[in-house]
Amino acid sequence: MDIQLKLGILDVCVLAAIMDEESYGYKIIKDLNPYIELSESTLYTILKRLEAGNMLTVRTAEHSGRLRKYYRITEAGIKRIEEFKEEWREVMTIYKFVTKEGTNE
Amino acid sequence: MDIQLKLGILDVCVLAAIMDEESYGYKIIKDLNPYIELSESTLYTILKRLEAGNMLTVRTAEHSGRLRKYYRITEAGIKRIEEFKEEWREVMTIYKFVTKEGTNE
DNA sequence: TACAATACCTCGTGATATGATGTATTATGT
DNA sequence: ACATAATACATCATATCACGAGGTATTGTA
Repeated sequence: MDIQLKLGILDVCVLAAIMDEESYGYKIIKDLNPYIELSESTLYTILKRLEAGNMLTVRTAEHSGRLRKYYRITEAGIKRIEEFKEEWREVMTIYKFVTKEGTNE
Repeated sequence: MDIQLKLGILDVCVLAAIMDEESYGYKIIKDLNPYIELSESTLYTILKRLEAGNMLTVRTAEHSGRLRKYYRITEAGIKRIEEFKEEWREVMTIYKFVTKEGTNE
């Protein structure tokens, strides 16, 4: 997908990926892969940002000899997703504007 | 609207605003205002970018003592809008992912 | 015993949106 | 007549963002 269109929705995608159960970086990438392609560098940047914004909490645990950082969504994170849904209405308005202008010609 | 969500769709919005007939900076802002809020500095940055990408052409003309720069969409610009529509399918897939994860809990 | 997969991280770069700021003219209200 | 708003353009600095390139370390697997 076009890089520009990705912008802004990635954060919410990551939050959605840990909505049902806590997850860790590597798994989040695999889970999101069918929907949206994002690199490790991008993900870890996002996770840091979301953590800084208290959208998720982190705990480190060992899993078969390797360390994993498990991320769990917070109330603020859930609220963020709800906000996203609200904002989506505006996005759809814009989409309709673009497509209407595009076909009436 | 959230700044992050704006990202990426502004270019296409501006193209859509000049789709039917050529327009100028100040008018584009007014026309887009009900749909999306964008400042002058943002718009002129976008117009420069679109011009550099051959998405539109410019002509300068005088209108009641003031200079105006009229922007007209090119074939490449129209193609860009079409591409946007294609990419929108992927965006909707992502949206469904986010909302599905968000409500099933 | 290589190599892939798992699992984490940082840094630099390019792209982007925007507020602040500037310049000039025309229209409008008092 | 004079101030103010509206019209119309522009640049610059800043903050944010996505991502490739690169790094470290362990566990499976061919």
